[in-house]
Amino acid sequence: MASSRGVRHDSMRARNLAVVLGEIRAAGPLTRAALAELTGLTKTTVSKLVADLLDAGVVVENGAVRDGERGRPGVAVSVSGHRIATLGLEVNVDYLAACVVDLTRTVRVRRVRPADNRGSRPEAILADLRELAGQAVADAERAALRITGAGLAVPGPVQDGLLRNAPHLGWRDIGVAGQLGLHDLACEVDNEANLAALGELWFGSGETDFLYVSGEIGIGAGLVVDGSLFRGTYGLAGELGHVVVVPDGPACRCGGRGCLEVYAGQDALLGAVVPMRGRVAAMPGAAAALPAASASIDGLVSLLEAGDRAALTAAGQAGEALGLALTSAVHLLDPGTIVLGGVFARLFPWLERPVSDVLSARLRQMRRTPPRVAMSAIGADAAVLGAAGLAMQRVIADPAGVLAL
Amino acid sequence: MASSRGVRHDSMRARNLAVVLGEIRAAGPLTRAALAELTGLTKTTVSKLVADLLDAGVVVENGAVRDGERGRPGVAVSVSGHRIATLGLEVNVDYLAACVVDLTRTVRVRRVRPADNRGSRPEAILADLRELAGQAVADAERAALRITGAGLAVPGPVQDGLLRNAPHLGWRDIGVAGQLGLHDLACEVDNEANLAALGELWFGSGETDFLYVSGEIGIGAGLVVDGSLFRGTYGLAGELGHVVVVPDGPACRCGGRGCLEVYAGQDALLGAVVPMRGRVAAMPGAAAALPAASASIDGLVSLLEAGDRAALTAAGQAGEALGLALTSAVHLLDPGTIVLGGVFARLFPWLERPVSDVLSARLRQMRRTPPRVAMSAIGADAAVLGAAGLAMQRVIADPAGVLAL
DNA sequence: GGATTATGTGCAGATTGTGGACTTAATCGT
DNA sequence: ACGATTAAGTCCACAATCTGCACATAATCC
Repeated sequence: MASSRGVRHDSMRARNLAVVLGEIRAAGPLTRAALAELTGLTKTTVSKLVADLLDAGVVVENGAVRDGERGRPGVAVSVSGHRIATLGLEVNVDYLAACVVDLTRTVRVRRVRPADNRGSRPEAILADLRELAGQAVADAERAALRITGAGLAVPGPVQDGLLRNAPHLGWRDIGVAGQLGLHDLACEVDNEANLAALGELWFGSGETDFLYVSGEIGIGAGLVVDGSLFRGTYGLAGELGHVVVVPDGPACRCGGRGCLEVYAGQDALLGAVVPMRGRVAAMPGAAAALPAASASIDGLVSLLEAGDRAALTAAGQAGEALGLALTSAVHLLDPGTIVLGGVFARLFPWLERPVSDVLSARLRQMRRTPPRVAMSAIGADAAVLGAAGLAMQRVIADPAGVLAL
Repeated sequence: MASSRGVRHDSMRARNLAVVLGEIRAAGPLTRAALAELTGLTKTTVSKLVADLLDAGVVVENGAVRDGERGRPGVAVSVSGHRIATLGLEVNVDYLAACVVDLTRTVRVRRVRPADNRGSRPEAILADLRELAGQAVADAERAALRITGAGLAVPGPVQDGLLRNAPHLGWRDIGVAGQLGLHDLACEVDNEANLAALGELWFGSGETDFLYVSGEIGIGAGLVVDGSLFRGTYGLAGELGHVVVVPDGPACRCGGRGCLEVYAGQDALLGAVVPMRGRVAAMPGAAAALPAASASIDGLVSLLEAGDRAALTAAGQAGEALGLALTSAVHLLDPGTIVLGGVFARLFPWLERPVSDVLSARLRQMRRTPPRVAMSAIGADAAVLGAAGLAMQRVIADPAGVLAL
């Protein structure tokens, strides 16, 4: 219950600018009349606000709408991708990534650099990332884009801008944004799973209510309700990987026992089909250039496609464990649908059945229909895109403040 | 992402009235100058807004503050409990309840009627409740209170005002508010666990971030983050009772297996100490007038106090199961603290240890400190009070609209 | 008792949205 | 082809609300 501030004239206008811009962005090209209808403001006011947005170059008029109706046709306005953009960054265990996204949600620049970041010093990695970011920004500036903010996805929980604990990097309590040092560019840091969920929201299927399940080296999840992310009290919500699946199961690195990650984490998935390692290396299609973890997942997919028994049972068991954890998650979080992302998206064909079966068996009485289980619409880019989108959201939420309107 | 409406002059004023009233209510008696500081509005504006609130009788001046400082002392204003109040109602398995609460959060009327509502027809029960509500309203009107709204707690999930499924009442898809028929009094219906959480928020310890665990006949939970309730996509979040504790455990009435309710629900708690039934009835202290379920919990408490072996192991096992389910809940919901309410509040001395132990053992690596486990500060009234508070929240959030300012 | 400090209010002025009249640009009907 | 009709967008006087400053008020300090 943060002490709420009163509304003054300038904040009223700032809010109305945001409402109009948000509506234009959300509902596609709209005429001023339609905007007046949607926002409850008068045509006069909308005209003035749109004029300001046009001046700032964030929206453009794109010609009269010829809808065959009677009366004067309106002039549709839509967001312009020509001026404003934001930077998305990601540090992950086996790669660094950067992207630039414009106001229309078009990806303008995309740069990925494979790397083995396990146990590396934060300074070194972040210097590499700064360089990558610099290249992406330079690309964007060549396209005459103005970068107004940045977002950064990291593989671990973030609290007050501090990366608390990234077990696979070996980092603890790192002030990532500060060490990254993007001179005068504000950079918001968040968990990879949270940002991937937002990526799915803004760049994916268009759904506004879902639980994004992020299968990376660890397992995380981000819940989106009515288009906004649920973070919990300290920003640590969504740790699906450590939901208890079997109370006296094998020990997990988190100190618990029988966590989901023990059954469906990448180590479990790959460990269950150990002999494949040799086979994969010998297979002609195996991409030798890719880092080890990724290659192994590729190998697992190949084995699954080939109908390998051990691989199929491993996937089936992981799917069942995932279904059990998701049963608890559905009861507690009440998500709209469930979107499987990351590694789970690649394994979707073999996971969908066991997950859905467990969910429907266990939820049948409580809900008329259990949540649908879907595959992520965007691939491995989800988190970087979400990071860029997060920064863009600040522009949408307060165009006046960001653009000095 | 509901299409958001623009801000107009009247909504600006309405918002500022709400901000000022909210601040007065939240931060106790405040002078106009302090309000100006807190809200960011000017003293002039605050003066005008406060004048309107004084006219409406929702706040009162209570004399100059003599703080020993230099300068003219301010006049503190605080909310007035003399004019506005709301009605809270509850249908539960073994009682009906009504209460009237004023703007200062003082309970002005409280009426409880024991009843055995298992499998009863909604019409009959709701007619009884209407009568009880009428009596409470009459009491309030004798005290010159104006009832501006009502809230109703029911023992089951509510969606769009429809009570979906109350297994212990045997009700399904009942439009409770409509059938209750409180002529021109708006009545919002919600889950007992949700409203108990809000009751704890507004009438309890004053914490703003917690997971309220409601141990009634079933087990529910309500998550409060930063002073507001998390409801999930369809309003069904917080079903802690059906979190999976043992994947292949005994069947639960929900269709799943090994749900928390199987291990820590009231039936499990009482069933584990069956032989006591006879003993309880024979005990001199047993309140024979109370309904069966309640008497049994009284009996269990007596046995626990007497050190009965079977009772102690039953409580210990329930506590462990609760700890396991809460481990998953903490990972997914990230609550501030955990508040045990309802039956669990009465059993708190015997549950705290096992619950805390399981939580700290399993969460140690992921969080520096696992959430504190506390006992509900208010007793069995949590849900009715929350229902009244929910209605009161509408007054706070829009005094202009409700009071026709 | 005068200087100082802080509260609360009055009044002119600034900002922003409103409402209706007006202009513009299309379709429809004859 | 041309006027009637309809709807979009703009202009302008007006209204609602907040601001900023001046000023009266009421305490403490010395």
